[in-house]
Amino acid sequence: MPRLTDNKGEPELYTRIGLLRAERGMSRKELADAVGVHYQTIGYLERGEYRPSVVLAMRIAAVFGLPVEAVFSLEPFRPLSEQVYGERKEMA
Amino acid sequence: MPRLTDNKGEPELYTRIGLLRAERGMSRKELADAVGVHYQTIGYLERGEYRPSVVLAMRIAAVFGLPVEAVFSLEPFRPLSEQVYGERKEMA
DNA sequence: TCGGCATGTAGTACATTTGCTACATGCCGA
DNA sequence: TCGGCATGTAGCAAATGTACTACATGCCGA
Repeated sequence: MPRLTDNKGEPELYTRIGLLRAERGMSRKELADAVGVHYQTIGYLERGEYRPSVVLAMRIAAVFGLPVEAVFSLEPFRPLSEQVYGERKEMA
Repeated sequence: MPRLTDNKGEPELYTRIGLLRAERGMSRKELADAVGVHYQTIGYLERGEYRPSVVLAMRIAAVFGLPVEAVFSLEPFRPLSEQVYGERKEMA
């Protein structure tokens, strides 16, 4: 199944579902049950094969206790580690 | 076209698109052009006949310069006037 | 009054999302 | 080793989002 892209071949939607799930030690099935969808649907979303409805997106964000923008983005995400510790070109 | 509801007859999604458009004096066509959809699609969303994809929801929120949660909600919105001026049971 | 704009309704067509089933792989613990 | 869990791939079927066209109404300004 191909990844969804715009007319320039860039993905139209980026997601952190897999990352947030991993941080919380949550399986796809657990997340799926928490939001009320099939566990395969979570897989499709993580792989970028589906773009969820805003209802599903908000339910997922609610499970993580985060705003939608923290879970989904129209622009590529910067690594959370960079945002937390800052981006350093050189190590001292 | 019926309004989309859950199994209890309650809408699953609430939107402030119409309100935000009115505040900004923007027509449906203008908003539609700004986000790149058909102007009827905006009408469907305002009337609660469609639930948008998260991509469309984020584009709309971006036009208004607001987070997705300010434009769409799984719970009914409180009037903005109340949030701004506070809710008063009695007028002095 | 006439014209245009904004909006609502209706209907068709197509793409995508979602549900679901089945099967394969890999990892890990009993 | 065996079994279960998590994940990936591959279908198919059903629901729904989106595009688009056409027509009606109401309002407002020239």
